[in-house]
Amino acid sequence: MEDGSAAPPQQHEGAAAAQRQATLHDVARTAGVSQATASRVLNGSIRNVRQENVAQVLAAAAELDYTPHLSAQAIARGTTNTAALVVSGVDDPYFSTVAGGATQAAEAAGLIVTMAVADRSPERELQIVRTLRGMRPRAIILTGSRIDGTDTRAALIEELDAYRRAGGSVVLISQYDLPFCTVSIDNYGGARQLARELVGLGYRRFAVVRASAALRTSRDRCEGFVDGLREFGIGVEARLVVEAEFSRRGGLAAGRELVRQGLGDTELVIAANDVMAIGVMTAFRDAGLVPGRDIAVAGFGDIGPAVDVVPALTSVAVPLRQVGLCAMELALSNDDVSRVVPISTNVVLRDSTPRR
Amino acid sequence: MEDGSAAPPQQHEGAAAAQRQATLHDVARTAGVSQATASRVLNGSIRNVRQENVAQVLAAAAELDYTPHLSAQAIARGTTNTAALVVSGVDDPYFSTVAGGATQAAEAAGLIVTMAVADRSPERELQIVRTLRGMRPRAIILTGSRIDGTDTRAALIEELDAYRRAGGSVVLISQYDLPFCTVSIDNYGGARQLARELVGLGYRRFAVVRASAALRTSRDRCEGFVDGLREFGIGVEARLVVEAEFSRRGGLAAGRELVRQGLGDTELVIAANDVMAIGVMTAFRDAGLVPGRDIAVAGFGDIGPAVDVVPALTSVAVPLRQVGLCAMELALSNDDVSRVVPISTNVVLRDSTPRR
DNA sequence: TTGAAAGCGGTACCAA
DNA sequence: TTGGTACCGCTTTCAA
Repeated sequence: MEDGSAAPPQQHEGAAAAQRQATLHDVARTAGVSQATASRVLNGSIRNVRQENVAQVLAAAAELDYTPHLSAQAIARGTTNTAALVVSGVDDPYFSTVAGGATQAAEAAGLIVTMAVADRSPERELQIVRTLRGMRPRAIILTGSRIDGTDTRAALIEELDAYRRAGGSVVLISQYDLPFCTVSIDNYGGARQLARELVGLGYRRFAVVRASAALRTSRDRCEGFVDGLREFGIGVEARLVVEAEFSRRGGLAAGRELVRQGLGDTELVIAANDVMAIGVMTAFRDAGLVPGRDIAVAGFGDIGPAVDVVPALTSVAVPLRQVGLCAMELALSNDDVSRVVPISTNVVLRDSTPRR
Repeated sequence: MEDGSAAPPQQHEGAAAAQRQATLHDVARTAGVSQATASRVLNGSIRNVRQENVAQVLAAAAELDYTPHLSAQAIARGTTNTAALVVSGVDDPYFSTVAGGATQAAEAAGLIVTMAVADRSPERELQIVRTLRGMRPRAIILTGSRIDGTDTRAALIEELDAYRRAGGSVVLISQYDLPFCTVSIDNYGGARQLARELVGLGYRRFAVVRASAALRTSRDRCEGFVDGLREFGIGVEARLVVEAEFSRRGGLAAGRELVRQGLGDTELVIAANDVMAIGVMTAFRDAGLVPGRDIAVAGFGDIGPAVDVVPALTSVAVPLRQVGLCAMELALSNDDVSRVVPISTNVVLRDSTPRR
């Protein structure tokens, strides 16, 4: 058909012909200046460039829809504008509130946040940290309960430590048993205080809904609560301690389990977190028990929805958003000291635990 | 241990002596192979490398705690492993659920998610897209209601379009009025159907709590609802249409406002989303009204907490998590067609709207 | 004030 | 199977 001319492959014009992003080089050429000058204009030092060229470069950049390639900048500058956040799950209001705070602080510092979800799997968490490290973020923030007894623990510490040695900063939220900067929520103390106040309201017979003992957060809260009761010589029957998933679903299941096996003369059920407590209340209601009247319920965390349920849930307030903010700020203010910032908690009594 | 090469400058051990990350070059040198070979081993083509060298490189990488520099890879490969997600707010269960789905899909595809919060500000949203574009993500997903009548609209379209021209894929969630791939939630139809079913339950006199008319999502829902009522010849008094923030707080305020001005013989209050509805219920309760008995309430979205409030909230279910999943999958499957994926909604009647 | 050029950490083609 | 080498897009001396 064709004569032997080596026709260049025609582009499919009009189709989604990915027409590569404009580069700094393109801008410079269009503006008729050197790449160095273009770089100067499009970034910090506008001062050392002639007015005329500034305008020229800006115009070219606008015309070509230029966006600096952050990866290229990162590699050239040796530093990124990224902060990484690892959460256990986004759906949980606990984490999403913390994430909100952290994100706000990061954006205030001009950083982009990359977020990953570990789904309470230590293996996944380790893998995530490994990947995230590749982005060379300025900080890595880990939130969610440390899970004890897993052999990934050492690997995680090693990974985080290597990251820190390379200049990154690590901040943990609520996991004060690892050798890193930690925003430490006083789960134990809060739960203990909660126990005291509930006893003060007249409660004597308790049931406990908790997550796996491997979950540090849950364990601390339970221990605090039990120790608080012990101050008054009150114990909790083993059969009234139910273990379930650390989620609303888990609370629901635990509530049903309690109903099934019979609550006896139990007066109050304490759950290891608010979503569990809410699940418990729903289970009770389904069984014809009216929470707050027939049986009291309390949680931990004081997430937003705690006040929307009926009766409003007694809980231990944790300044979640501030925790996130604080963690990010701590991470960004690189004082090398690996300190622990204690966050105190605060019992909030509501209608789910009326005075008896 | 090491060969006695010229003694490297002693590090301040113990102090935060940022000792730069190991590079591929370091690994190659330690393993005694070329950088090219090290690259081959540490990435795809292990096959074309001698067993012995593979081991050597792997060992060196482990010893040096090597992590590939993602930015460098991105720049060399010309493509990243990143997907970007823009939400209106993380604290809202609506968005965090969508974000959960999107994150899951992204991670399943081996991508890292970077998330930014626009806080319902169109200016902020535009700025975010501009920044995010610099990361050269494979996809940008925008979720949250489009806000009409802002002059940033054109700029946003231009920005997204430039991104797409450069090969990126854009997916919008619930904003079907922009010329991009959209996962379109049937807000209008769902609300209309809700109206029909509520009329079917015997309700005739309604109040509406809505967000600003500029918020597309809120507007569509209200229009659907009003049109649904009109089918039965039912109207809504203008004074019973209250506008407030698109949040729980807004709902609370609106509820108080309704109580203040008097509900008259209103039988049911419909809110533009669930968190508003929940706020409204709380306001009513505070005023001594029992939701579900004295006055019915319905929302939209069917977020998780909708079933935890008392009475459980009648709502229109949107498969939020799936919406997020779907959006990300759509974005990643780069068929160039800019299509609209309709997501149907589903009325869920609960105790907050008992049959009259 | 400007531009040339040497990296930054990798990838991938090409010849050996 | 290997190593040499030319980039990738940008920053930043260094001289002019």
